[in-house]
Amino acid sequence: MHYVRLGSDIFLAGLRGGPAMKSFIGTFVNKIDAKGRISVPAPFRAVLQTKSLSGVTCYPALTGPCIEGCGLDRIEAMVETLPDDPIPSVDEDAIAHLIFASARDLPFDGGGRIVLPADFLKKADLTDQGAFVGKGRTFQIWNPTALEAVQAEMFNRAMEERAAQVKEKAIGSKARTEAV
Amino acid sequence: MHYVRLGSDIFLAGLRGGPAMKSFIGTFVNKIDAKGRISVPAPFRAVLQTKSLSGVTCYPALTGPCIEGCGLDRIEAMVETLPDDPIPSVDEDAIAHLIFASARDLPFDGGGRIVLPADFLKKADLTDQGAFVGKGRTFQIWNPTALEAVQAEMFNRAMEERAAQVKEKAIGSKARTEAV
DNA sequence: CTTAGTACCATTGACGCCCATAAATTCCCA
DNA sequence: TGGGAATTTATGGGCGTCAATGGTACTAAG
Repeated sequence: MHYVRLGSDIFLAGLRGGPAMKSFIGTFVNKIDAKGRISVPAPFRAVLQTKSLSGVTCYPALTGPCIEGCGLDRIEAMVETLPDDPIPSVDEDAIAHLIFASARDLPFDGGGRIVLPADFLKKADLTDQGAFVGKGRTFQIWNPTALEAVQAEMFNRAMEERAAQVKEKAIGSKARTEAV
Repeated sequence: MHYVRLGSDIFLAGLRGGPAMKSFIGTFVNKIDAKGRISVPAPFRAVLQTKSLSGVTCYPALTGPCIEGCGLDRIEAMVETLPDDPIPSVDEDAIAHLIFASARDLPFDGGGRIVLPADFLKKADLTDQGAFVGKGRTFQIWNPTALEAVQAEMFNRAMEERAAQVKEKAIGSKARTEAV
């Protein structure tokens, strides 16, 4: 049987370090030191490195008490897509203020860390630990405790929704059998 | 050997450049060692290899106490389909949190194993053995004992449903014959 | 002079990577 | 068709590297 060996052969071919990940995936909890420094998870750094970026762009999330981050390229893409109206809509103006104005490009230090500005720490209620949460095109930095609560709530909601679907189906099939 | 061998013709089909096996099929029980490592069944690795993937992406299943896995390509396809909105909808946000955030890309070691993170082991109640269950586009990793129980229950439910259908049909046909 | 911010070095513990082994299956050839 | 050789799979263990983290020196600004 001549399977291509999945180990060293492929790695030697240049795929070392796993597949070139393009999205932010996974959750990683790291420490925040007295200077506000926190290590960006290596897998997230790898995503940014494929874009030749040596830092992350962060801004307060619009959806919850956390900080959102992505590559600088995404911010610039957002600028491109926003219509260049002399009189922007309320939404556009809000986005401009809330994201562009408060966004900051945070460069990595030698060890792959960034320093979180004081207002970011406050916004996300970050003290001694930060949870990096992959969300696909972006990631978020949460207070681990707050994250757990929010995710638990989302999980419960999903379960209820699923339960409702099952019930729906049961009623439907019952109706069908009764119609016979 | 507790390894269900699939027909060699399937393997040969994959080797000769023809259409390779594309779906996760079959059930395989492998050991989990002290480091949390488990061998991914060779047939499953073969599926991933056709996509040039050297790892699997796993996440806690929303449907039961098990871990679900697939190729990274499937996850990134989901990322692509979701709109890149600065203010995502609640549903989109929930998907991101429940899938992307809890997913981990687990690369193969030289022997075709992955290491299961502690939270995954806990979620699926995995200790010394893990059962890989093919589910087509994805597969699941179960505690073998729990899997057996769930499958037995599913079988019983299917039988009951069938019995109910037979009964309904009998009543229906009786009603029709009496009406004649 | 003090303080804040930044860049650079140093440690260590986990984990990625490799080797080795044994069982088992497939292949090949008599 | 049968038996032996060669792969291949699954699994155990050791070692080296890198990521995460703490600390220090340097620069600039108040």
